[in-house]
Amino acid sequence: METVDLQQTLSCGQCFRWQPQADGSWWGVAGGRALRLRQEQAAGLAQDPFWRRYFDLDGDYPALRARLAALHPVLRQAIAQAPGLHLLRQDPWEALCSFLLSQNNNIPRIQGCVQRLCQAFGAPLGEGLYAFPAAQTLAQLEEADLAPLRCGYRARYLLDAARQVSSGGLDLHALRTAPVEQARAALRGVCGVGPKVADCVLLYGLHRLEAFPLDVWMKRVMAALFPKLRPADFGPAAGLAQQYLFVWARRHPAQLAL
DNA sequence: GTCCAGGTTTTTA
DNA sequence: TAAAAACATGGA
Repeated sequence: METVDLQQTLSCGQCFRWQPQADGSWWGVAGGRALRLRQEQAAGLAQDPFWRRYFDLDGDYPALRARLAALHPVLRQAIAQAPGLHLLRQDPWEALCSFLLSQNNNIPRIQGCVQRLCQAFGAPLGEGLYAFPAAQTLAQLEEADLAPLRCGYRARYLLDAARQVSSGGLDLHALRTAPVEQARAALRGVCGVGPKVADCVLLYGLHRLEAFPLDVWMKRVMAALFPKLRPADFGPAAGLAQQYLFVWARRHPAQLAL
């Protein structure tokens, strides 16, 4: 089993709750558990069932990379620059909230909004770390209660999502196995969820690797490098290709100018 | 002051 | 139906 690369995996834009520390370690929370570790300890993650699944250590990344690298030279180069990247299996409710907050927003501010959300309404886990608040918790709040998050008009999107999830009207876990178009449509039923956010929840929260979030960066990539391809042309792991290309795009913005 | 940020909703022609 | 404007917030 290959070792996951923490830097490549935790700072590639798929999650917002992991922070690099001055001593080189990473601090984060998932599934109500706090974790602090350095890259040298990453191999040990396989010993813990929860973190083994979260970091997708059973995914066959060598095979996935080989198949994608064969598709296009730039994709091969993008993979070579992040060969230890894994797609995390995040909680779908957390992913839904995180990417609702991401729209028309920048990454540092998204991180801040998520952090304040957890600090205000999540269970304290010690050393300044907090669990992600449950849908049932947020569902009882009013828009004014979310003012401290400074997330602007997106606050009401969080509340709509919380009410649909806590009432059972939207069963996120059922979407793991539903036909992907059906799952996408169900997610679109939440106010503030458009095509891009829906695909982020599918990919990052439900591990539906065929989902291919088309944000402004990926639209530039597709226009500049793959004008004749559609997301589905990248195959069943298109979402992983998307992640390599997203990282590459942000590292090489000049090569996307049209 | 203006522009922009891993978009989406609302309004307008 | 399609294009444009509005949407909160804060840093550059």
